[in-house]
Amino acid sequence: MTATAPTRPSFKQRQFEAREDAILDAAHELLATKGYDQTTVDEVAAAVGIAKASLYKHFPSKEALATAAMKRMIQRALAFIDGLSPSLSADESLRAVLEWALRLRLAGGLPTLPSSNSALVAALTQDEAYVALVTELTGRLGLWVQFGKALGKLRADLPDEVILLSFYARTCDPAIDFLKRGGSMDDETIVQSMLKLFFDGVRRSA
Amino acid sequence: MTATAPTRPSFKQRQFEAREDAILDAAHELLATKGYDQTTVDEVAAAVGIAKASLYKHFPSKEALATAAMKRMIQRALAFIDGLSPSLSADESLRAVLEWALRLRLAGGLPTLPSSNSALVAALTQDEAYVALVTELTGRLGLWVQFGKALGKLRADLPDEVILLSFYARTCDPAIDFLKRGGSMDDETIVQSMLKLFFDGVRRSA
DNA sequence: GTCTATACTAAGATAGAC
DNA sequence: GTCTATCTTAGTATAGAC
Repeated sequence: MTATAPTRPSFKQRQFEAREDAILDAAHELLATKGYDQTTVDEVAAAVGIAKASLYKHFPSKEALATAAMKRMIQRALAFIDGLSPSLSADESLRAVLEWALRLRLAGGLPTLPSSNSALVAALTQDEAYVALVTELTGRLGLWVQFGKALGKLRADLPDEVILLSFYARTCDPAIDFLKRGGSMDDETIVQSMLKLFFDGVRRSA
Repeated sequence: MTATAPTRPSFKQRQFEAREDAILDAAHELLATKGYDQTTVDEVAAAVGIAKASLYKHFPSKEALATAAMKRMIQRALAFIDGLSPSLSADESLRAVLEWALRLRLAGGLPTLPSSNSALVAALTQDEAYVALVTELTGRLGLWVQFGKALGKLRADLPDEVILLSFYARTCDPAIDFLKRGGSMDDETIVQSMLKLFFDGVRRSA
């Protein structure tokens, strides 16, 4: 090896990754705000401040870009879960994750996991890495659901599937956006209301 | 008046309206299945079995077509509400309407009230007739929410706004589609699960 | 690897004959 | 009022110079 041989990621390499991160940040925000269909590649490029063609050097297609952003999102969720105190009970853990997701969403930072009829869904389900991440996340949440039921904290008369899918659905509930847009409630009140709703429902317990 | 003067809607007139209804039916189904953005005017025309240009003689734009379908939908909801037994209590009425909407959705017959970031929303909120219908519907549901609270049937610590918007959101909950696609639950089980979820939450009452 | 300029395509909308 | 054929635009993607 010569003296000039770099032993670390080169300068250019780091710059490249920084740029890529900036692109993902912009895509992330636009996806969260406008959704996949309404977001154009031009907008993303403009938000980053680069030309569209440059963006395509980093990501081969709009679908690939969105998929990358979604993967990063799920990794963050997994990281948050890893950081949770192990002393929390199953239902407390679920609540903590939902609370985190709701806050993130209200801050404009959660690209809505796509509802079933978006063009993005097809691309995502074909991306093995994405599917693996979702499987990982669902596995962890699913364990909590099972534990929660076993400990008598969660209703046993609801299928695990229902609880899990509804958990996901609450993170992209359109009611949140309308409440925020209405402007009559602050973020904290919205979060607490949605948590109450998910865990206790609208009916007053006797 | 001559002997040939029609005293009723003419034949052609009735045929025209029948055609228009057929167009709305097709649009309705496609909107429910694929959503506004993913539905093309070509598809609607093909489903009816007419040329696209003919469709445009009936509706001046895709937005106008979708708006008309949505208005018809809300009118049906109002009609269903009118037909409800007055002896039902407020919370029972809310449950009945939600149950009706969920069944309709599972049968593929409920165009998802648009989540906040669809191109359709802008068009809808500018259509006075549509806004009036939504106001009417929200008014009736809102009364039930107030009564339900007053009678101690609904939780008083949730703002009316939250209950109402979540009610709407449950009719287009993506969890429903995923559960149906999963195939492991029949429609009736899905409906009952979603009702339980909305009214009682996931937490087991002590 | 970034840019400007352009090709390609899908989809909303219209023209004009009948 | 229905059709076939066409216009137009918006948006994904690429070519080619630097």
